[in-house]
Amino acid sequence: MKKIQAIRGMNDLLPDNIAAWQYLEKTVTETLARFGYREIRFPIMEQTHLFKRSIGEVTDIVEKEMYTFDDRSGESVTLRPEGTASCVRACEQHGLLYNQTQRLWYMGPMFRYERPQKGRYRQFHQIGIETYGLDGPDIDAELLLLSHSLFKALKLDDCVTLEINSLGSDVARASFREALVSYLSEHQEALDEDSLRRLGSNPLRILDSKVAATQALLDGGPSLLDFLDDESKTHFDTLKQLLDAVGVPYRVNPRLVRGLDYYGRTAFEWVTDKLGAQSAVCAGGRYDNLVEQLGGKPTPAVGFAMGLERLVLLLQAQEVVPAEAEKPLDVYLAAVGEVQVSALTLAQFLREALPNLRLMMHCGAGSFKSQLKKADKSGAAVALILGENEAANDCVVVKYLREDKPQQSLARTELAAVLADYCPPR
RNA sequence: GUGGCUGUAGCUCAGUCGGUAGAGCCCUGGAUUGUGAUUCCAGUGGUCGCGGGUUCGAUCCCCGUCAGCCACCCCA
Repeated sequence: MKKIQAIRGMNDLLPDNIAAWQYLEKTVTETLARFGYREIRFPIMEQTHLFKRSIGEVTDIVEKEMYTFDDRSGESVTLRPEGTASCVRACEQHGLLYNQTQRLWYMGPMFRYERPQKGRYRQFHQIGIETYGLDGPDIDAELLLLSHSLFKALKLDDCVTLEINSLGSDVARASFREALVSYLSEHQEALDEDSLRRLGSNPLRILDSKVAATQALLDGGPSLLDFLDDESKTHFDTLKQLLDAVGVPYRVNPRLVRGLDYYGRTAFEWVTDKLGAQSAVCAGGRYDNLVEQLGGKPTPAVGFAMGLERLVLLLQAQEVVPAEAEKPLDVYLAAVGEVQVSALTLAQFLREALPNLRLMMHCGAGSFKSQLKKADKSGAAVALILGENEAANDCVVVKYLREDKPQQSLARTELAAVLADYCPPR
């Protein structure tokens, strides 16, 4: 019989790995709350055409990476490959963009059918941040300040760097594209195979090619920054001034482009060199046309997404997950002999008396010795010993597992006061 | 979709020039009738990823397939 296993590229997160995830989620969501951003949740599936219309029909995501299938009524549905399109749809559907601004975030799984590799999986997780109704460079700056704060809170700010660029208006970008295609077409013999293919499909993506010869060729070509329209240029210049003023370090990368069609003007990426070939841990930009494109009123928008698997890998590589994120036990209650009623009663009495207390009770068979072994392995600071003698005398033995201190036999009424020292506020 | 490397116990791995397997860790029990971490002893645990081929015989050689890792493409 064939072994049942998880679908390729879809991972189980086992208990030993959960601490890093919870630490990441908690740190990020607390920071978002400090900036006044509110959570929004939407389904992980949408009608297929939502993604086709927003991400772009000819992008790789739509052409070959979506989990798309017909539901039982014959409608084509798709597991979301990213969150922005769904977020816009949800806001638009519920009138959240009508004469008002929004600062929102969401968190959850995304799905792309790709070959798994380090930091890239078929089911992966993102935290997305989106703002609507704000078109100035101040909100761009706030988002970058927010992302910088996130990295500082996670103690990852020394291993990521911010790259920014402006993609200009649609018109500016179109004329740059034309110039780029014309320049590269004259030098086709110097282009690598992938770039040659992109020349026809998505020429801007040639800019961030990894091929050295292609990068060298681009040195002699047109630069996006020279094609910026005045409005985008002013917007970008102001953004840089704001970042300087608040002390967010950045590097202008004129070859930074985005893979999804809906981006224009401000584009940015936080990158690291600590994750192999996957350098981007956080990326986003402005998408002022998307709301209108999906049938809403013209609404400026800017946002970004962070890849949680990549951030967890970074956290683990940098060893910055604090020990308390592991949430160790405070107390392990060893129950030896026929004392189930007494043990359950005691355990619940203590949990109610000390709401912060983390207490696990031994269940099932187990010799005295093996129960103490388990108490030790559990990481608990204290073992409580409840045997038939104790149950008969209405007392409990407190044994200290992590400090040199003699064990003591206490009446149940004295226990809570003693254990209070072993359950710090969390 | 393409390429490279790798699949042996729950985990990390060794091994067999082709004669159906071993260590460490983990787990369980004991040395110590009710006292953990260090010791010492013993035990449980494997259809050697799966399918086919060659062979008297395959975990080992060959082919296919699936999975993992890494890279390309693409992307967070």
